[in-house]
Amino acid sequence: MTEVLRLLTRAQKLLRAAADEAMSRHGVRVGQNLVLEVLWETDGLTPGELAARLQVTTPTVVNTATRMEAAGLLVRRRDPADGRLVRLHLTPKARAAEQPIAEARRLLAEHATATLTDEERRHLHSALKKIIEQMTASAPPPGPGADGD
Amino acid sequence: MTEVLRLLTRAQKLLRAAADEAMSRHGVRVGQNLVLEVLWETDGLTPGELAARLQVTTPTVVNTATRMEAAGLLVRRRDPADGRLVRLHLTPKARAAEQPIAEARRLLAEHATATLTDEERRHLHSALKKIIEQMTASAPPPGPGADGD
DNA sequence: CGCTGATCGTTAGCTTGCTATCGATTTGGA
DNA sequence: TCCAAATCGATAGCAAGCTAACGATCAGCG
Repeated sequence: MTEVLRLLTRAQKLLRAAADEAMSRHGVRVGQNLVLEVLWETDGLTPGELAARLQVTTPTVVNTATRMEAAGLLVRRRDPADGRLVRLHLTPKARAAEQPIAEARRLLAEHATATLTDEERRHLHSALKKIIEQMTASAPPPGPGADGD
Repeated sequence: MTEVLRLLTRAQKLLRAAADEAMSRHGVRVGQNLVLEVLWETDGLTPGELAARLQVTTPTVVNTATRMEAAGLLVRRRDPADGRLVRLHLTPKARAAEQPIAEARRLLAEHATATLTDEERRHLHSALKKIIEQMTASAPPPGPGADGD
């Protein structure tokens, strides 16, 4: 029963490692590609907006943005209307990476699910969605009496 | 197509967060529980042996072991026969945590897959196994021409 | 018997996630 | 108008993964 959790963790780890390796060849780390994916679509978002879309915390985006800035992938600009906001803008270098990165991602997904039938893929998709829904819906976790501590 | 990867990542993250929260109530972090699971079964393994079983690198186990030692969950003992080896032994505190942790893990798995039918669970299980097999078998990733750099 | 190479664990340093806290700015009410 | 509260990014510090490099120990060959 708990075996599924183990498999899920293992599969995700393998995929993440493969993705990181593939994207590193284009000067982008696996975490950064998520930021790029959103900014390619909508440039100039704030760290907070990005964090909400990526479903990570703001500090995570801030730190990733700092590394990407150092790597020449984006620049920070203060919002002229609201001094609290910072807007993240992609550089030409980041835009140039769009096609190769998207392609690498597509190839990876294709490779990973190559041995699955279309039906199996649909099943996998819906099962994962159900798990996500279950974990986000009634967020309060199954609390076994942990009081004795 | 690449949607499955996203779902997998998201599901794993939610499960990991829930597991960490549940286990933290018993003084064990999510990464430490993996070490415990192996040592409950076979006490006195070396960091290298543990790393092989957990499919992580040796430094990862060493660092986790250091944190667990600080938390009073295990002790390091040098192997009398081979001075290079270090053997990790659980403390009574770690043994006392076995039942609650195992139970928390079981409850979490049950909760996560509560909305799935038995058939869906089997499908999920086999799909994940296929992905893992595919990613480990022909490890060399799909290399798109990244030469232009 | 001694030295060289292999085999361990450890350390250093990186990425990516988190929470908690701080500082600056903006907004809204007195 | 001005001060308090809210909002936002940045920072500090932790967990858990990784690679690379280091140091100690063992084994085997000369």
